[in-house]
Parts: sequence; C-alpha cells; structure tokens
Amino acid sequence: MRNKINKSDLIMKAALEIFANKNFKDVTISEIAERAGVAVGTVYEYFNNKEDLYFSIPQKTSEHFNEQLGLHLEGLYSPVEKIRKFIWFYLHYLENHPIYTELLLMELRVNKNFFNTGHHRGLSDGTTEILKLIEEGQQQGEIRNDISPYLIRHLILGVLEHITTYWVLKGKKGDLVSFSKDTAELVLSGITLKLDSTSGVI
Amino acid sequence: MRNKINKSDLIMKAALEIFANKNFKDVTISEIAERAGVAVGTVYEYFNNKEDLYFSIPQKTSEHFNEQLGLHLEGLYSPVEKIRKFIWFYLHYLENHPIYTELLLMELRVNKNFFNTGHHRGLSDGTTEILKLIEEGQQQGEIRNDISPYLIRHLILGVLEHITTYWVLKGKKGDLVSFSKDTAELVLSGITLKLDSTSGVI
DNA sequence: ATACACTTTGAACCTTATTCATTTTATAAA
DNA sequence: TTTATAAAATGAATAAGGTTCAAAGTGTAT
Repeated sequence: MRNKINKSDLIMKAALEIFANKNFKDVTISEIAERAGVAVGTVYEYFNNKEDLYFSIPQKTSEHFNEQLGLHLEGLYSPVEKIRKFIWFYLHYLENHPIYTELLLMELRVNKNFFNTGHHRGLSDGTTEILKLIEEGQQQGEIRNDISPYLIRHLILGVLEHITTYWVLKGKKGDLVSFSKDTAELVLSGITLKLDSTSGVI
Repeated sequence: MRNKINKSDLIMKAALEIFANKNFKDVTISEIAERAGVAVGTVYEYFNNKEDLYFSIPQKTSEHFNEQLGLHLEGLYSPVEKIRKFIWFYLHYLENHPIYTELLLMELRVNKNFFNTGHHRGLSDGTTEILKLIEEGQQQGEIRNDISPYLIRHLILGVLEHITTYWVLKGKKGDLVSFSKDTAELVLSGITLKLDSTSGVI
C-alpha cells in the first residue's frame, strides 16, 4: 500500500492544531480523533493517554530548534559571541514558533510528570549547548570562573524564559527578538571578565 | 454562636493540605470536602469552581511574603543593598514555604486564567517592590539607566524563578538560600554602574 | 482459499466536576 | 416562646469526557 502516512503523525498533527487554541483540559480526545479522521480508540493505540500525546508534540520542534541552533553557532569562534548569538536565536526562534513556545513554557517546562519521563531528555531547550558554551568561555578566560557554570546558565535561561513567558501571557504582542540586544548586553556584562585591572571581582 | 470558624478558611486549609501532595487534576472535590468536614455542595457555596479554589490558596501567603519583605528591607538605604537583600529574602522565604512555592511556580505563574483574573493582582511575587527598587537605584545613579528597569526585573526574577523551579523539580533537595550570595554577585555586577572611568558602558 | 496477526472501531464503563431542589440552621419579629 | 423569613448546607442526580475492550476489518503468507 502507499498511503503510508503514519497514523501517529496524523494524530499528533491534529492534536497540535487543537492544542494551539485551547488549554489542555479544554481539549477532548474525541475532538482530536475527529480532526485526525480516526476513531477514539485509535488514539489509544498510539499513545498511552492524553498527557502522553500532549508531551510528544514538541519533540520534533525541539529537534529542529537544536539543529538550527547548531547552524547558527557554526563558524563563530568566541564563546561570548556564541552566547550572544544563542540569546538572539532563542528569542528569534520562539517568536516564530508561538504554539511550540506556549506548550514548552506554559505547560511542559514546569510539569513534574514531563520532567520525570523520557520526554524531557532529548528535548533540551538548548540547555546542554549553553552549558558547553559557558564552560568553554571559562576555560578560555572570557567568562568569569568564580561562579558555577550552572548558575550562569540559570541566569541566561532564566531571563530568556521570563521575558518569553510574559510575552506569551500578554498575548504575544510586539516582537520578542527586539529584547535580544539589551538582554545580551545585560547578561554579558555580568558574566564576562573585564581585562582592565580595576574591575576584578572582589 | 462561637464556632465562627470561617467555612471558607476551613475548606482552603483542607485544600492546601491535599494539593500539597497531588497535582491539580488528581485532587477531587469530594476529597477536599471530606477533609474539611463539609458536603460537596458547600465547597461550591464558597468557591465558583475547583480552579477558583485552587487560585485562592496562595493569597494569604503572598500577603505574608510582602509584609515580611517590607520588614526585611526596612532601615536599609542603598537600593543596591536592598536588591541584594531581596534576592536573599526571596530564596529564603520560598525555601521555607515549599507548598506555596510549588503552587506559585509550577502552576499559577504560567497559568493564563490565573494571570487574567483578579487573583494575579495583589499577589505580586514582589514584582512591584523590585521594580521600585530598580528605578530608585537608577535615579540615584547606583544602577545603570541605559537599560529598561523592566528588563532588569526580568533578569532578577528570571534567575530567581529558574533556580527555584529546578530546585522544586529536583525534589527540593539541598538548600536554596545558599545560591543567594553568588546570584546577587552575578546580577549586581551586570546592573550596577562601576564608578571608575574604564568601564563605562560603551 | 484459508489461517493468522495486526489495526481499527466506537459503544459501554467509570470517574468526577457541577448543579439544584430540598432540608437544616440561624436571625428577626411578634 | 412561637412563627416567619432569610441564609447556609446538603448530597443525589446530571453531564462530560477519559479510557477500555470485545468485536469487526484489513492485510499477509501459506
């Protein structure tokens, strides 16, 4: 046969479209099944339950995010410049993937079940990559190493997620990427080592 | 009559105890009613629905947070010192109110319904206070004013919420307040104006 | 053509939020 | 104290939706 359109993909596509406009609890399985053109029971052949279906939606977009991030960092040398680029890319990408953003920040990031299952791994909102950049910067002497790289990551992801969360809560008005320049300036002035003698971190 | 124990408080107390151990959807109204010693219908006399009950739980704790924050900032002069203290207090308070913290960060902060109803106002995770401190600092020349105070607030609340969120997701192991010193150092070195001539922001 | 395994189906089941007619309790008036 | 009236409390009935599973359908190999 040729219509090898994976049913799983079909269901996920329908789910994505519906979850885009409603909260988790306002979406019904029968609604998703109907849009996907399958029976209710079929949904349960491919997903354990409603939450499992929900969690699996961002998987592909996350992979795409990571791929594209790699491309955008390619060719840059300085870890600090890479971090600057990371900040830009994060805001740029999320602004252009609003459904994904809402799912990720509003529901998944803070969901214990999500965090504690396989779904979380391999998603990595750039979490691993940014840590690598920080450690690289510390080794090369561009970034202060009197502070844990994990705390620096909290700073960077924290401000980005906070900005983005409020952008979503306020209805996604205005552009997100316009925060990029000042955010990078703010973050980098806190984590870079100044090379003149007067500004040693006490 | 003397048993003027407000039924509303009674129900909220029971709800708090139960929500402390389960997710929103795993908690039933009948469970809450039973623990509160009232009938199911009574719950609906005092709260519009399950979500309304849920949202009203953190109200009192938030008021307490704000009160205590006021006391802790009292007597300090420098805005920068006040911000340092804010960071300490935030981590200290949340570490000592784990149920409140989980509710606030995991569920409410990112809930559109919560954000868009009266519940959000008057809760203010110190949101208003910290903005005031930043603006004060900018006026007095301690804090750089080439960056919007709102963005600086995103930085401060962002890193604090991020640290705390991961602390919760990882099962509240270790102490939170120990991050206070480095976090303050990191944040403040990004937002304070250095007074020597070499480090002017370009 | 037949047997077998794998998909798909959707009606039935079960749990739970929410409602509302009825009962109970408190307050005020006589 | 008795009666009238309003307020509070009740829990059985309703409605909605997630999940299950026995039956029907579809494809593949012998």
